[in-house]
Amino acid sequence: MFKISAFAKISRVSVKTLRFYDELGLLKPAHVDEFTGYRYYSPEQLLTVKRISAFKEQGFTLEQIKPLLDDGVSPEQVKQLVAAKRAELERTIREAERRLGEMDARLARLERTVPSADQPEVKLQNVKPQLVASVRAVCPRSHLCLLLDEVKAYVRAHGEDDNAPLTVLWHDCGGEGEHSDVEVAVAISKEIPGSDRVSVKWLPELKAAVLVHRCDPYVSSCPAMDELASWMAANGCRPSDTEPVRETYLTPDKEIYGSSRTAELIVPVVPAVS
Amino acid sequence: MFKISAFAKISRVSVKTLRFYDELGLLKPAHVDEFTGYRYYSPEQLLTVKRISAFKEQGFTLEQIKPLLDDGVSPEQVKQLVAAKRAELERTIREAERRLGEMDARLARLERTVPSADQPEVKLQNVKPQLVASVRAVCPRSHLCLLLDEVKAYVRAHGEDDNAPLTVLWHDCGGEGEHSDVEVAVAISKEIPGSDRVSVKWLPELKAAVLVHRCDPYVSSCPAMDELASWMAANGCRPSDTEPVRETYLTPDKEIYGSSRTAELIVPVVPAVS
DNA sequence: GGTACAATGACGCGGCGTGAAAGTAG
DNA sequence: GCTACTTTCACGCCGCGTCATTGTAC
Repeated sequence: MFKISAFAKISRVSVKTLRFYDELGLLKPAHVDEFTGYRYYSPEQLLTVKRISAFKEQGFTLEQIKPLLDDGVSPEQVKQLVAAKRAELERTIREAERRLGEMDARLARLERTVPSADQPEVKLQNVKPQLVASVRAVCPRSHLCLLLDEVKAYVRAHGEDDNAPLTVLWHDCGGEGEHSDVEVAVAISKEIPGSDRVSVKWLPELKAAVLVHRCDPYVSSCPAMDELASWMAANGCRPSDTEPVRETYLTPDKEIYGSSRTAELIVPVVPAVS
Repeated sequence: MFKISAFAKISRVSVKTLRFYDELGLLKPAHVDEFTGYRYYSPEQLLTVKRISAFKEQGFTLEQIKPLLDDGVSPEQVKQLVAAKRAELERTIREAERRLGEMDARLARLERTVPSADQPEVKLQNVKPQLVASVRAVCPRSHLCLLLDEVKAYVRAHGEDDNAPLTVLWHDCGGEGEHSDVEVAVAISKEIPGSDRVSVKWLPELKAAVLVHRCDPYVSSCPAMDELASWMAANGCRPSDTEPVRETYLTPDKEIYGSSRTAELIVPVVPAVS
């Protein structure tokens, strides 16, 4: 029989941990002195400690380990549980490798752009489908606000909140001074009737590279686009051909006519073909 | 300006998290109503949230992120820190892959041995150097206890604890009924003089496959050896040619003369040559 | 005046580490 | 009586989640 610190030494587990396991009922000492409360461990208990440590390293929580120490547990069950943990660990590793790739991309971008003061953070995420009312038109960028007013008035007339998020879909950006094919959409909470000008529909769910930036929508070129391009190159994807780029304005109505506002740029992506 | 839940939605961060960041001083709302305490966030703060989330995903703690949000921080510093985190993540991945390999080995062993009731846990670990007093002899296994008594008497005579861990080094196991070349060693706390029979020396540090088992040292074959062999095959290493197998007995003196006791088997290993 | 949202505050989680204060072995 | 142990108890950590209670916007 060993006193706790001797047992801790040979089992390579700390005294605190042994006391904690006792408290949890995971590993009760073979004998506890009635008067002093001293814990005494038997050599065989070393086998149990080793089993606990092994399970722990394989990703089991102490609560999960507890039933596994019973004699009644079949090797089949253990095998299944270990296999499940294995799969979990493998997923974790994939995740970590993905993040490693993202960090490499970030380091590469930090390397390239010298100023880097306000590099936006790009993230790949799933964008949920959204019910919207929208108007689409081919017009100069300066007319954007008119479309915007139109669709906002329309949803307000149908009892919807006209301060809801406002999204521009760039079907075709057009060059400097040219017309663009744009669609202005306002999120709505339930189906309302459409009209010849206004269509009510669901924006489809999609995977997109998302970034937040400050930009002037009346100007066609945006530095964020360069960032995005290099990000996509590093992360193995390219812009979708079928889905338009979306831009959601985060600044409320009154402030929207300034020259620069904060918007979320949502670029639908598909895996790059090599 | 957004109220907290609106800001939570667009930033994809929970309300609780935002309040927590406020408390930490990581992200104070742009404005707090003096009377109600309501938090209001500006669109620009979305950039900060995104930066926080990005750093977090890269493995920074919130405390580490705090200084990174200041304007004064140079991109050089950020680059270095991210690179350090990258290295850390890579180490973590290597670790996880190693554990994955161990789990595979364990699953394979669970597959092979049908009963598996008391499969010992094998672990690769670093064994520290240890000062010992030892006697070495070529003799039948049944004489082990005599060597043991001799070396224990010797260390006791030099004022050392004779209940210290007891290790047998198997220089040559010998077959059934043959003599073995064994060395019996007792750990001591400081240098003591040697004699013609007893040598005082350091057992070298080594990497070893370690397992705890119950075994009778007077019998040469032990089922644990089979386990060990398959474990080593699965984990890409083989027994060392130069260092003897060690066996440390965990049962105190009086109980040691029973037929079966608990011992730690330490098999020095080297990387397998393929 | 109802409903959805806001606030603060306390506690929980996992797996122990880190003391503090008091008793015990030898 | 000294020293090295042992005990219990209480709090800390990280990044929030989960109530409970009370107040506010519309």
